[in-house]
Amino acid sequence: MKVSARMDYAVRALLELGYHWPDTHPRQVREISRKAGVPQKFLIHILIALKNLGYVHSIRGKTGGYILALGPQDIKLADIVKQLGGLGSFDEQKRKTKKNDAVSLLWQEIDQRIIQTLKGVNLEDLCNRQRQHIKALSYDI
Amino acid sequence: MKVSARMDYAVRALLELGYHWPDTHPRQVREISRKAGVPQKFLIHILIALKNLGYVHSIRGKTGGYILALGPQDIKLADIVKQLGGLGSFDEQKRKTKKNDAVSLLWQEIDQRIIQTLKGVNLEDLCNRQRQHIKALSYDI
DNA sequence: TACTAACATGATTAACTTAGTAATGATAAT
DNA sequence: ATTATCATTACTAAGTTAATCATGTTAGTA
Repeated sequence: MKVSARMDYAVRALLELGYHWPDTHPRQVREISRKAGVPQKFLIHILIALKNLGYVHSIRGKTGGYILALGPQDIKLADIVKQLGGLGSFDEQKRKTKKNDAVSLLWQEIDQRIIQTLKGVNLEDLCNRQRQHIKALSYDI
Repeated sequence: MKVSARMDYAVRALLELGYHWPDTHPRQVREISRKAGVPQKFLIHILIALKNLGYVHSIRGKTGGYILALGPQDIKLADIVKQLGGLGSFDEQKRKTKKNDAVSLLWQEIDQRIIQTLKGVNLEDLCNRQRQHIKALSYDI
């Protein structure tokens, strides 16, 4: 599957914001950019998109930054992917092939499978996984 | 999920060749193009790719055309997708983000899920589904 | 043999998407 | 006022995709 940089970056930004929840200090774009490894000028646009979708709030001015607008448990990856279009979409409209045959049904079936997988993961899960991951790494040293 | 036209067309061409199996009359590009709704000039390249991968044989000359090189039960969609690169691929190489964290692991997990789904379908299944589909449609009239 | 209908191959192209930058503006704390 | 932040719009370079074009090769057949 091809995950766009945009989608990858969006999830990483959310992970950054959710990781220290419920500590809700605003995090600046610059900081998120550095920690998540996302180009700052690009990240701005992604954060604005996430804001418009209601996942984050922004705080302007000198002490500004971004915070989560919802609890991590209420941010489902399936929704993000759907709304951000992060997996591309099987745009059948432009093709001359039939849309109601075994082949198209197969593609739709796979789509459903992906959505099901994503529905099983919310930001809280992802934060927990990341914490476990960091922990496991520290034991390796 | 974004399925490329190339991939969609390839599967449709194979379905066309497998649908009347074990009748192995060569089917011409023109005929496949018409029935499957694939631009002929494009289809040629796709069929050559499928030939190089060993899924079809070509017969040149005046009575030529294409036939399956394997039985439909031996043509697995998972392989085709993998070899034709039809779903894009999560090219992490170019990104600055870490490759060994919870986010990357999630994308890999989804990849695995897709592959599992595709492993469950071979061309024989797809042909059967299509026959069922046609049958069901005819009852609707 | 010459013709013809098929497959073969490499080059090219137009449209689209993606990833990212640039320039400038708005907001709020100090 | 200054400054450090977010906001918005426009732009661009690179890559991908879908498709066509031009030309060559093969083999059946009159």
